[in-house]
Amino acid sequence: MGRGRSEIKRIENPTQRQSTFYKRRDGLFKKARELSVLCDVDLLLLLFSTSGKLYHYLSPTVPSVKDLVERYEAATHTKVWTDIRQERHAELEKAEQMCELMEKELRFMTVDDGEQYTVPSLELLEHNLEAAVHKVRSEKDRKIGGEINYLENIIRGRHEERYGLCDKLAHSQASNNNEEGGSTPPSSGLELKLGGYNPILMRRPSQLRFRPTIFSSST
Amino acid sequence: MGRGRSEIKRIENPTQRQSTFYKRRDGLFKKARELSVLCDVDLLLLLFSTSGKLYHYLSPTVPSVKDLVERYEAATHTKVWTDIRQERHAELEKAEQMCELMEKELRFMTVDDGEQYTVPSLELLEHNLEAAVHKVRSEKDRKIGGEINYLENIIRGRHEERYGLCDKLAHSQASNNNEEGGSTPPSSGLELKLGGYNPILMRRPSQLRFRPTIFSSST
DNA sequence: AACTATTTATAAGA
DNA sequence: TTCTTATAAATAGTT
Repeated sequence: MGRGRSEIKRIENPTQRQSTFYKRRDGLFKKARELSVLCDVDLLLLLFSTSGKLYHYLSPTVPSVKDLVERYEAATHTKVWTDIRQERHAELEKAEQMCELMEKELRFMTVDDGEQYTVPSLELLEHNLEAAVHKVRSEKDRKIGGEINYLENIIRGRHEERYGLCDKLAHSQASNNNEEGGSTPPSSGLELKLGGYNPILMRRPSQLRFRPTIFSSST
Repeated sequence: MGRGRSEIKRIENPTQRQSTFYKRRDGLFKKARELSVLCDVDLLLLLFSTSGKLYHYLSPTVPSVKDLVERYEAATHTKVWTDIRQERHAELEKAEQMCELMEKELRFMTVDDGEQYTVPSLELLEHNLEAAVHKVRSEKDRKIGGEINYLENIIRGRHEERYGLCDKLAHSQASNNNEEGGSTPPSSGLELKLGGYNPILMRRPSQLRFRPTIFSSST
């Protein structure tokens, strides 16, 4: 229409392009509106001009853009968001299941009164707990033993220090008369961490390493 | 255009509406294509006919529908999906954090070799485990006691049954001579579940009831 | 923006 | 659906 032109290709003259844009944009939106009303169809027209300005039209019969795009996804099986959402959902379900399982096991381990135990399960639990107690005791003994060794080493070190100093003194004789200088206690090594409730250090597991032992997932 | 009509309102005649739909749909898509090419704009035209059929056009300059819709969201600040996604993500994070915490506690409870214990933490653990063992033992005793009572009751019941039968026999005398009919053992009640490893029944907690006791969330 | 000469779209009919 | 055609609409070029 109009006087001339028929070729559809990008208009290089910016002024002309802008003018054409206005006219055709209005025409397009008018036609979109007319079609949606006349023929009762749901449509979305989304448009960004080169300058980044947004123009859009949505049929009055459609509740939202989201709605129509979801129908589009369903129709094309593109499922751009649906996929992501479902994936997330599955992840969450898995995590929650894991939580539940662990919670069960923890409740079991800590002998929750609300738990419904059977005699065999109680026997198993008793066995496990006893094994754990033994392990804890030996670990504790090992640790305490280690600390005693550490103490002993320090004491030995102090002795050597003292004797070394005596040797030095004997060898070098006089030069200066500092007899009590050697007994300065290097108390830096003596603060044993025996009573220091330092928070138990944990490495962050990138993947959960826990596998339920007493309860197993039935699914 | 065409011979007549100017009013834009829904066409009631289905045949006519369908015909008009075809023509105007083609026209609309043609115009959309022309505009996007001539004036170099990004546009999306999404259309569902009344019968649910999808027709769409996307400017060749736009990579995907998702892309354009995201730009639309950014422009309108609708952020429908972004919000949902972030919400889900937060949920997942929370669940995973919980899992981690519980996993730590479980590793602690089961005396994992990889765990880094301090002597005081070992003492606490030892104490807790011993308390648990005691609880388990008393619970087991209670359960076993209950089962013995159950057994005794059944035996008592059998006695009564037998004596009742003798009474009956003594009272009614003859009439028919079935002496061994009364001694049919009702073995139904005798299968004790003492050794039956029936899976421990759990109620499903809609909300996790676990609160970490040893490790506490530092965030 | 507004004005037209023209082209294009399309309503009605086949 | 598709074609034809009379006619209404859209719009290119111009002012």
